[in-house]
Amino acid sequence: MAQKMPTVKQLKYFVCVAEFGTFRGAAERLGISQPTLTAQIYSLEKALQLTLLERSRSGTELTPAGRELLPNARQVMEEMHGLLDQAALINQGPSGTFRIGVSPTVGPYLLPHILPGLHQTYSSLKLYVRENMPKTLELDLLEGRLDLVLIPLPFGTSRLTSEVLFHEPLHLVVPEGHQLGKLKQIKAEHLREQNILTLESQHSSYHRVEAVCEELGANIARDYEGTSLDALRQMVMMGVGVAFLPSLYIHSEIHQPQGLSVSQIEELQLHRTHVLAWRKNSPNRSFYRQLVELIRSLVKANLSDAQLFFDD
Amino acid sequence: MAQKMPTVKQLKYFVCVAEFGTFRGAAERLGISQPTLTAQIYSLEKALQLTLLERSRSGTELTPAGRELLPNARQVMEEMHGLLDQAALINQGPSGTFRIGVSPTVGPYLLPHILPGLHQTYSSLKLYVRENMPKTLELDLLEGRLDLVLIPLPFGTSRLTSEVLFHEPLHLVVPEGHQLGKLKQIKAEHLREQNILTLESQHSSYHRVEAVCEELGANIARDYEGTSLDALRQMVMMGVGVAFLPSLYIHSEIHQPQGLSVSQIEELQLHRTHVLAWRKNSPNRSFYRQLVELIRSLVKANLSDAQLFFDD
DNA sequence: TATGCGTGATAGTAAAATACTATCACCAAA
DNA sequence: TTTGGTGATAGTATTTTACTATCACGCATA
Repeated sequence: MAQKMPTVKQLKYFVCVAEFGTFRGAAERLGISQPTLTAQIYSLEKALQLTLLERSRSGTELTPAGRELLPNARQVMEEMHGLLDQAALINQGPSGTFRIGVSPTVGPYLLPHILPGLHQTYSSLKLYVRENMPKTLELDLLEGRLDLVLIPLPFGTSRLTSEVLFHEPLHLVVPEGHQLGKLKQIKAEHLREQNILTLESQHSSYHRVEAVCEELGANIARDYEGTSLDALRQMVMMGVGVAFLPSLYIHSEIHQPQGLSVSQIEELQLHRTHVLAWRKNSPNRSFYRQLVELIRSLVKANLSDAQLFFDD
Repeated sequence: MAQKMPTVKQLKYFVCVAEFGTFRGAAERLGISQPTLTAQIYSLEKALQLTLLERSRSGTELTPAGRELLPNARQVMEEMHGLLDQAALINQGPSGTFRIGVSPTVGPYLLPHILPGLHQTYSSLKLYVRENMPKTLELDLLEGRLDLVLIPLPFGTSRLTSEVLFHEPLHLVVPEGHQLGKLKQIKAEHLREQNILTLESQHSSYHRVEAVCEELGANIARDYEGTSLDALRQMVMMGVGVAFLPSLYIHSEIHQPQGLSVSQIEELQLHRTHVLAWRKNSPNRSFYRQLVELIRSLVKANLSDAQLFFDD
């Protein structure tokens, strides 16, 4: 026997009659006609199979059953208002948990510099940060497991969209005492026959590095592919080869380059480009574009000494 | 800007889509058509001014806002089910707080004998007992401050209705050593010129006693009207006069009549009639009639030695 | 490349629910 | 007897809910 479910509006009507004590008075307060109120209370009573109110000429009284259910009715209304309040809060500004995927070669060295600013601007914003390989992150975003990803190019399928955050130079790192470290200015040709250490092939952003070095006659040390930037750095220090490390990593991890020499090959302009990406039809895309602007300005402000550069 | 309030049904739809992940699947589970579901979710989103779900060809995902509000939606539904459960409980049997007024000359001596039985039969029944003068109780019932009253006759206005519970004899109580206490059988004529103590005039049930005694030539001690049965008893013991005390009082309070002699004047048949009364249009009147039957049988069972008598 | 399939959205229509105005029924007080 | 205040009833209009049919889109498969 499926009864109609009462509506919150009916409960509101019930509470109002209970408080006011007459149908006419309550109807006036509610801004509806008295017969409407009568009908809705009847409907409620029918749904519950209970008589909630005792009608008399001098007004209306709660029955014992009505008295028992009045707190329940109030509770339902309160919860509904809780939901409405929460919705209004979200409407004021982004709220809720946004799941963001970051590449391990950039996330740890970037987020500490922008998260405080993000929280300051959007105080109700919760970020659930997940680190993974860029290709995996891309798939997670595509299949809805993530809302955003912050990764280096290359990237992209047609159902995703992205905005450039900033460009991050890749610096040549050689061991202390290495011949390249003694040069005032390193030229592209100096890379010929050098052993170039690189990240394993999942890190697509390093593919351009490899291509450029191969063109210059350098050797890509495929037997020694690093699994992280730290691994690359260790191998350089051990003399296995030389490597290109990102600005943010150097800025974050290599304050005093002990055992290492860092330099830039101006003519090559090796760099990575980092983007924030989301699904094209994401309802929050407008907010995400704001996020891009905010991240850019936070990076400019907090990482001005990291040699990053921007599009504008 | 008055937005429409979401309905619990809409919230239920939202939760189901969130759980199922496609509109079509959820619609099927809910037993409605998919366009109905689409329309209702849109209506909900419009009411909240939020996009709760991200639609795609492969299904539907919660937005961060949707994720934030999902627990709220569930909570509203839970509270509504709490109300429905409570209503179902009340439907199974009377539940809630019934406010019953009792006369001080009967309540304390009767209720201990029937309340356990009442609670055993109606476990969810709560009785709020209030003692007061019968006239006051009658008015409280009339004006909806009480649901029931248990009082001795006389009683009644046309908007109230009552059922007889039982009849309670009034016994003559005289001090030890009094001449009437030595008689094997007291006759009506023995009352002539006796000083009859009575309750103050608010206790209407004593008016008949007064009238009968006056007809027999006894003196109603109006200067010594008792405010309670205990007061009457004390005055009798002090030799101020004699009094008629109800059976229940004697049964309850006078186990060994020390200092007192109790007897019955058969030819007078003095007694009080106790009724349970309620408003004629009370929605629970059917239940109250059941209550009458139950009280009667409890009285019969638990107060068989109190010399009460019944109508059937 | 064409086709099929699964998704949610749209359009038109019917049914149900909500809401109104007008009036009735009842009863207590003046 | 009349008046006034109460809730209920009746008829009608409006709004909302719900349906069927179909469209739009895009991916996978042959």
